[in-house]
Amino acid sequence: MTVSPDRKPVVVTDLDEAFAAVRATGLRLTAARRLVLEALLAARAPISAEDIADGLGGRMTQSDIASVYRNLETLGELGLVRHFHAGHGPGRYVLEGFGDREYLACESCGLLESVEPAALETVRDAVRDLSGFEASFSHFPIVGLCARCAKKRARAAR
Amino acid sequence: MTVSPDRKPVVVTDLDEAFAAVRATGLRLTAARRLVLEALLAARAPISAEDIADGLGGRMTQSDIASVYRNLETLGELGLVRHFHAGHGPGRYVLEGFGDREYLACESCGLLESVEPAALETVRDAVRDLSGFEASFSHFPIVGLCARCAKKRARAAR
DNA sequence: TTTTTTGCAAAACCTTTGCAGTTGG
DNA sequence: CCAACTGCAAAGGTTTTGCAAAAAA
Repeated sequence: MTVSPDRKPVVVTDLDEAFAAVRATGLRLTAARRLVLEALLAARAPISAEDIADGLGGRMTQSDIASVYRNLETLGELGLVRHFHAGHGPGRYVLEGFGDREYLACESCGLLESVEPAALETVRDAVRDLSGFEASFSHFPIVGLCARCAKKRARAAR
Repeated sequence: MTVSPDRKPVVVTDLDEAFAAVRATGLRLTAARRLVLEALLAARAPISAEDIADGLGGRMTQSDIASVYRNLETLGELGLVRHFHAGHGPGRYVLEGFGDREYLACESCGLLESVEPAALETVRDAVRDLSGFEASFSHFPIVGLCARCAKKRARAAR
């Protein structure tokens, strides 16, 4: 079993910064790489590799899914991109530039509720109190029902 | 996005009880079905569909992986079996008979730490306090580092 | 006998890999 | 120029599905 090496997030908030960050590492700024960055920046939310390869449903240029995965991995190693698994389905990728966020995944409506990492500190504390287990929600977020769906569920069960 | 219907756990603690529970539903008690139940009972811990198909590494009779999946699903609907996804890798299946447990998955050593569901109530409370989100850990358990691995990690970082 | 279930093979889904050809610097 | 990168195609791991044959009740 492996654990991803600690990568310091590299915050970029526009394309130029992203491109500069890539160039600064000596990596090449190819068309495929640019497309990935553009899609992530346009999405402003966690999306799948397929979303990117599709060009966000046709709104952008399409690209090869294998290159997308390779670039997501590379950009992840650079600290520009983070990815996580929210329940079933494909992994989600998001630009670190949108701020340090963690997510709560609603398994009913698909909502990815974004919360500040600090807010989850009390949650991590509660887990740690159990047995010293250090919970990490950044790669496998908490899954459940958002407030809306939980209410709906409660109403349905009445 | 779908959510599994609420299934009341059906607790069985030996083969005869399991077989009886299956018969009671009108479902047929086939050899393949029995093998799944036997493997789950012998394992006494969450295992993968492949573990079952392999006959627990040769200790038991092998069976067809497709039938294993179909039976796990059927037995899940009956409330005899629960399954969840602990980080990467195949899903894990466990007999409800081993008591109502939740798990904490260590992504370093692979340990599945079993805890009482009630113990996670404080954790769920902490999440609920954030935004009303109802966390559920039974299908997507908390992932992180067990106390042992966390300590090792801290030592290595010194 | 009838309906359920099986075993096999094929496909679906997400992701990774090999490789020959292309391209950025 | 040439190492880095791409696109394509194939494969890997996990799970589902179609279907004719087998078996439970």
